[in-house]
Amino acid sequence: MYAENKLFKNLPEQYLKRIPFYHQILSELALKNEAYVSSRYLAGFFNVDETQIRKDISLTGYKGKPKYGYSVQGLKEAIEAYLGINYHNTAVLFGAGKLGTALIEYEGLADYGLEIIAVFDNNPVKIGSPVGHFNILSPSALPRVIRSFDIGIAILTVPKTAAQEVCDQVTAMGIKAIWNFAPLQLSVGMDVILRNENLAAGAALLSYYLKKSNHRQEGP
Amino acid sequence: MYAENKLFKNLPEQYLKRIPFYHQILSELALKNEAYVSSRYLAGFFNVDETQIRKDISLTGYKGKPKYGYSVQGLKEAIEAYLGINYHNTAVLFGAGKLGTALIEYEGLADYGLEIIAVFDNNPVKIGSPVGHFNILSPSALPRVIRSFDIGIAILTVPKTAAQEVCDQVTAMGIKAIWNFAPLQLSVGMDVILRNENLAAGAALLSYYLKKSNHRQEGP
DNA sequence: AAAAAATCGTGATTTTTTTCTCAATAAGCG
DNA sequence: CGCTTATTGAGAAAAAAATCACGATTTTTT
Repeated sequence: MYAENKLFKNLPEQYLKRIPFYHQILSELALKNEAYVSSRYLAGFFNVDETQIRKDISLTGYKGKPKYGYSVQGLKEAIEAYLGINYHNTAVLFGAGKLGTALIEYEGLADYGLEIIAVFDNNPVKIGSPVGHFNILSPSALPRVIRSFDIGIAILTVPKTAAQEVCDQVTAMGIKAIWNFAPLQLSVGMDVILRNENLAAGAALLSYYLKKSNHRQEGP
Repeated sequence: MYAENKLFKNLPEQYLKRIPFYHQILSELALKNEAYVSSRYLAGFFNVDETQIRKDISLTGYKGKPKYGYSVQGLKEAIEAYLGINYHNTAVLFGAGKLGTALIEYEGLADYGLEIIAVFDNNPVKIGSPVGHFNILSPSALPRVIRSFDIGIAILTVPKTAAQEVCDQVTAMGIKAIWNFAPLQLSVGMDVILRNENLAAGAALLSYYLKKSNHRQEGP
């Protein structure tokens, strides 16, 4: 969840985190052939003031049109340019379990310019068998794949006991970004971009809010 | 990602978001039989000062021990009490696709007190077949299950075309919290707690950081 | 028993993020 | 064409979050 990397500390983190959500909303509007969208409409999806939306958008450099709002298509493209998701990013995925398979088949990744090039697993039983439109490869093929396809990202959906070892392997081969789904905190060098997803964190926060709202109903 | 609910606006959102991660780290330390942990050690996992960690922890009311730090077990339990994850929360899961199956088998949820009670899917072909240790149920069984088991949470792993409809159904039956994995923004009443996961947002941010770090290497 | 060391807890300060306010702009309309 | 309206953009103000600074507390060492 947190990029442990101080390199990029000087940009508005909170703003940045909202931007992919704008893109998601804009994609939906584009499908409905909406031409314009206002900051007020976008603010409706978040707990923030509409001014904040305009500040976020100004980060990308895109300009709106008074009285109309922002061009859905124009803003969508501006966000794509800003986030670099019109760039093509290549990834390998490690760990062909249920979560790995879910990611392989997840429609959303392609929308964000992320292409999974190959899938690896340590389990000899799985190697060679198909998952999505891939055949699962042995880790021994990893150096060749990384070199041939100029892979930038490794997605880790391995069990947490294996995660640090796989992380070390891929960073040693020059991978510059790790997207970690295993529920533990990996340690990586300062030059590696690390992003941790913690699915259970979502469960924990829901639990907290539920508890709070129950107390509201009972208490004063 | 954002709870659209203003009810709880008066607590430190950013602090709260870090707390589940502390719990994750503490669980690892507990496995290693570590007795104490310092705020400095915890700060090493985040981009924040160690003082901030102490502020976060003080939210839970737990007190550390000068010179030693915090008791791993004690703090872990305090966080569990604070988040309500020692409470037992019950959920139904909608959409027995790859992602749904991954969640059903995800070890972490039980750690956070979330028990999935039943799994539903609209697809007649799937109904009756097993997934994990569940049999997939028809949505027609939903009212009975919700009443019998006092279900609080609905987990939505359905395709985005179906998500709003399912959301409306379950909230009409009294579900008070929605954990949405479909890549769209749902609309819900003010009394429903909504948490959106956007897996692709992680991809978008990685892409952004990768682009930035490439520019660093090329530019001044 | 006193001194040193490590670490917490918290008030003060700084920085970041969000909201408030309002002038400027473009569109629609009489 | 000028008036009205909706909406942006941006500077000022407020609120929230993070860091700094330091006293308090406990353990270890001498």
